[in-house]
Amino acid sequence: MSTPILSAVAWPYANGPRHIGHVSGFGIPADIYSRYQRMAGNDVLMVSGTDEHGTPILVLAEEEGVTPRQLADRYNRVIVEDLQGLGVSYDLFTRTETRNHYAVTQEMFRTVHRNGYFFSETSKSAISPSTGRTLPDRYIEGTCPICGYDGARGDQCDNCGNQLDAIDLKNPRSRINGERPAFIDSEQLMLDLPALSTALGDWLHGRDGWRPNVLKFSLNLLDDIRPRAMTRDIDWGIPVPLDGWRDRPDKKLYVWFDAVIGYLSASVEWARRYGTDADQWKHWWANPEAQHRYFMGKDNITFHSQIWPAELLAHNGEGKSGGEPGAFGHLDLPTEVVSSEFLTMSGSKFSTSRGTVIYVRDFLREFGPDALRYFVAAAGPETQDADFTWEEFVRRTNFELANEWGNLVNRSISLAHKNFGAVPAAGTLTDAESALLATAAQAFDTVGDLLARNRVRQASTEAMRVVSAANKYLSDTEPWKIKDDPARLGTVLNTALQVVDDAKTLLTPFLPHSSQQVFAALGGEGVWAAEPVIEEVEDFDYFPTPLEGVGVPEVASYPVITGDWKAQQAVWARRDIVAGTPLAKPSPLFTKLDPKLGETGPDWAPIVTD
RNA sequence: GGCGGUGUAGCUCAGUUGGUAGAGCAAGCGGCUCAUAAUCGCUGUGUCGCCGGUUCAAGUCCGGCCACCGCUACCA
Repeated sequence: MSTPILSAVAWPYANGPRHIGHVSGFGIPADIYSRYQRMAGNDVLMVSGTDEHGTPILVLAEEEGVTPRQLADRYNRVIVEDLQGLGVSYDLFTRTETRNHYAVTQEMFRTVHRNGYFFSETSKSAISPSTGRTLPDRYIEGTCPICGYDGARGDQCDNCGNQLDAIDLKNPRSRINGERPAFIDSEQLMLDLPALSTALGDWLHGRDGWRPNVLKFSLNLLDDIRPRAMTRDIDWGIPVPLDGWRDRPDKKLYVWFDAVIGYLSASVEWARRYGTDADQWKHWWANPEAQHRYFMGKDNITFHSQIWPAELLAHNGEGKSGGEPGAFGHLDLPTEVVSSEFLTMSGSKFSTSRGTVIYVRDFLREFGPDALRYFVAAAGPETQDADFTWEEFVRRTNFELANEWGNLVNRSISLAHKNFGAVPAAGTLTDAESALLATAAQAFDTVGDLLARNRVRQASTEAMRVVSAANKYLSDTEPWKIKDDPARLGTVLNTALQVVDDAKTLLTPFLPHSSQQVFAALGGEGVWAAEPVIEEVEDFDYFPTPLEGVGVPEVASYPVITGDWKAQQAVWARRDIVAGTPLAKPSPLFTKLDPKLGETGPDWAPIVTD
C-alpha cells in the first residue's frame, strides 16, 4: 500500500548562503521525513527551490552593482551546493526565475482573478521617488512620533517598542539611499481573504495531528483576517497577467504570492523533466489519497497555513465567490503544516552582523553532513527553540556518534573479521539473543511511527536505544572470551552483526552517508542510501498558456538538485544478514573532534565571549 | 500592545488522560579489555519559578504574579 506524499520544503531566499539555523528548520527535518517515507515504500515527491523575487534581492543587487538576476543566479547556485552537500534528497530543487514558474504563477493568478477573489484598491504607499519602487516599511526610518527616538523604523520603533505607520514618522528617509520617501496613491490588487475565511476555517478545523502551537497560531490568524495586497510597485518579479498591468514594468506580483506557488510549479517541472509523463504531478496534487506535508521555520507559518491555502481555495472556487478551477483542475490543500522553531546560537538568534552565524558550507567542509544532521535530529528546534553550542556538538559527535554507534560497528565487525573473516552462521539462540533481536525488530515500528509523526528527536533517541542494547549485549556475552567455542561465538557475532545492520537501517534517515558506509562494511554492494546530485538543466516553455508581460526571463540554464531515489536499496525493515559474506577489517565510521573545539569553536566561527 | 512558548537534579532536557519525580552528560566506585582509552554495571542530589484555588491526591487542572524568549512587518 503506497501513499503519495508531497514533501514540500520551504524555499530559501536567494540572498546569501544558508546557515545551520536555516537548514535545521526545514531542510534536515524534511529530509529525515522524506527518506523515511521512501524507505517505508511510499511515493514521495520532495520539491523546493530558491525564492528570488522581492525587495531585499533588488536592494542587495544594487549595493553590489549587479542585476537582480545576476545576484539570484549567484545565490541560487550557492544554496544548491549547500543543500546538496547536506544530502537533502530533493526530487527537484529548482528556482523561481524560470519560465515554467512564471507560467504556473500566471495561470494561478488568472484563475483566482477570474473566480473573483481579487479586487483593486488604491491606497497611500511609500515609494522611492528616484526609482518609483515600493519602499517597504522596513526600509524607512525616521523619528518616532511617540518617543522622539531618531532611529525608528517604518513598522516599529526599536526604542519604545510601539508599532508605527511609516507615514507618521517625522523626517522619514530611505534606508536604501537616504532620500525622503514619497507617499503616493497606488493601485494594488488585493486577495480577498475574508471571502475565503469560512473555507479556511473549515479546512483548519478538519486538521488533526498538527503540532498544537502551529494549529493554534493558524486559527488565531483567522480572527482578524483582512485582504492583502498581492502586487507591488517594483520592477523585479512576475508580471501581472491582466489588461492594464502586464506591460507595466513598475508593477509585479508580490513575492509571497509566487513563492508558495513554487510547490506546484516545481512539481510540474519535475513531472516534465523526470516523471513518466508531463501530468504525473497530478498523482500528488489531484489525489484524495495523497498527503501534503509542508516544512518550514515558524516565521513562515502564516504563508503556509493562510495565504497558500487561500490561494488554492480561491483557485478551486471554494470561497464565498464560488468559481471553477482553471487549467490545473482542482488542487489539494496541505495535509499538515510542520513548523520548526528556531535554532539559536549560544542563546541568541543567528546574526550575520554580530558574527554569530555558522554557514552550512563551512560546517560541511570541516565536519561533513552527518554530524550536523544528527545534532539537529537529536537536539534541534522541533517544538521549541533549541540552542546550538560547540560544546554540545562535540559531545553529541564524540560520545553518541563515535563512541556508541561508530565503535559498536567497529568492535562487532572487528571481532567477526578476526575470528571468521566473514559473517558467521548462527546456531541455537539463547534468551539474550532473542531479546536483543526482538528489541531491534520492535524499533522499526517505534521509530517509524515517530518519524511518520515528525517526532524526530524522540525517534533518534529510540533508534540509539538499539545501539545501546547491542553494546550491552556484547558486554554481557563477552564474545572475546569464547574463542574456543566457535559455534557459540558465531551465534553471538551473527546476532551482533544483525543488530548492527538493523541499527544502520534505523539510522539511515538521519545518517544516510554513514549508513551507506556501514552497509558496505557489512559486505553490501551498490547503493543503500542514495545521495542528491546537481544537474545543469535548460529552462523550457511548455505550458498551454503563453507567458505575459514585460520582464519575463529568457531561456537559460541553471543547476537543480535531483536524485535517483528509486535505485537505492534502503527499505524500512530488517534485512537478514547472510552468513559467509566476507568481512574486511573495518575503519572508524566517525572521526572524533578535539574537545578544545567545544571551548573555542572553529577558527571560522570562534566563540565570542564578551 | 496582540498571540504563543519556556521556567523540573551542577548542565541539557523527558514527564501521555492528576496518584508522594525521570534520562543523558558531568562526578565517584567497580567489571571487562573485542573495539576510535571505546564499553557495561552500581552510586547521589531536586522547596518541579512564586502565591492562591479545585481535589482524598497537582510538576500535571484553574486564577493571579514574576522572569526569560519567540512570533506578530506593503522583510522575505
